[in-house]
Amino acid sequence: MGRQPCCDKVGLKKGPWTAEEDKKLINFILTNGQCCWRAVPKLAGLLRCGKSCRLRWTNYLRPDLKRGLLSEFEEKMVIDLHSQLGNRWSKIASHLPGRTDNEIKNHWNTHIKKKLRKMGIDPLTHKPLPNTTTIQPPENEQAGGLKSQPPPSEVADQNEEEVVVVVDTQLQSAITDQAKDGDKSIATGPFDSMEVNNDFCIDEIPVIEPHEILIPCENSSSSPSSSSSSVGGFSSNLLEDLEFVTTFDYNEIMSSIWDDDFVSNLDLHNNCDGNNNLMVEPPLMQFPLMVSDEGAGSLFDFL
DNA sequence: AACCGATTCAACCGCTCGCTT
DNA sequence: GAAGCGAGCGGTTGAATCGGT
Repeated sequence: MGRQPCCDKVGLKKGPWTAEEDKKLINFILTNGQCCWRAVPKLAGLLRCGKSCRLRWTNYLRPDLKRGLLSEFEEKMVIDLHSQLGNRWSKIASHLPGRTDNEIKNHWNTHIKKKLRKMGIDPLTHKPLPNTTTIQPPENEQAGGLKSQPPPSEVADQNEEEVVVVVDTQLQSAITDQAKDGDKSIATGPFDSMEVNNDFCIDEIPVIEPHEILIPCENSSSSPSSSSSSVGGFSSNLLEDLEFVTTFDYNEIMSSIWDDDFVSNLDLHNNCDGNNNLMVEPPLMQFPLMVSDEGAGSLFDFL
């Protein structure tokens, strides 16, 4: 039928997003919610195609994103889910709140693949690699939870499926247990102490309405890995100058993200000193969706 | 300090799927 | 059923960063 290009490429910008573009997109989505992506760039005043906007939002700007490396448990879940679903990254991601398919795909290709090969497991089939010599995983991996593979002589005697099942059932039981008793430890980092719906599915995230955005100002001492290049899902471009700053002017930062009027109305009592200095490290700020937490206040309650 | 290969990850591309007309 | 369209998915790319020499 002859497919129309997703957008008119002429005059459209490509490549990395600037802080200004991020700001426009965030402003637009928070004001209007997610609507027809094709119309977003026009309405938001962006010289990008709708697809690019959607990708930027879902993979980077969405307020409910977790940042930083995947936890050990998340990694195991990915491995288990991959053994069942294959490269269906979005399906895998739907089981990991706050993680995107792109992030998981990248993590799989850069970390997990290597790890599995090291352990003598074929990342594609999740079965022992042929011609596997005795490769012992590092100490911490053995202690971690994934069972190390038996020596090749033993593997050869076993049904390969069984080997896979050993790995899978361990993980599956952990997942099942959590689903059963509502264990919240599935969430890591800023989500740790929060209520997490076990049925949560990224696919089911509704259109984000402004009043649904919460700022917990939660002070977490977790994961140094979360001190990576972004802050609560916002572009590192926006806040890159703030890395390693322990005390900063909250109003100023928010101004760089949102309109001044919007920011001036924020309630800054959470974890803030009398001068509106937020007393947490910027990389620990998170904006989880639909999660109620004591002390968390909706940004938009104050508008 | 400079170079270079390896690694990481944000962004792009092209395709499929599902809905509407 | 065919056509048109928007959204989403998975594979790939390439710039930025890291680490070794």
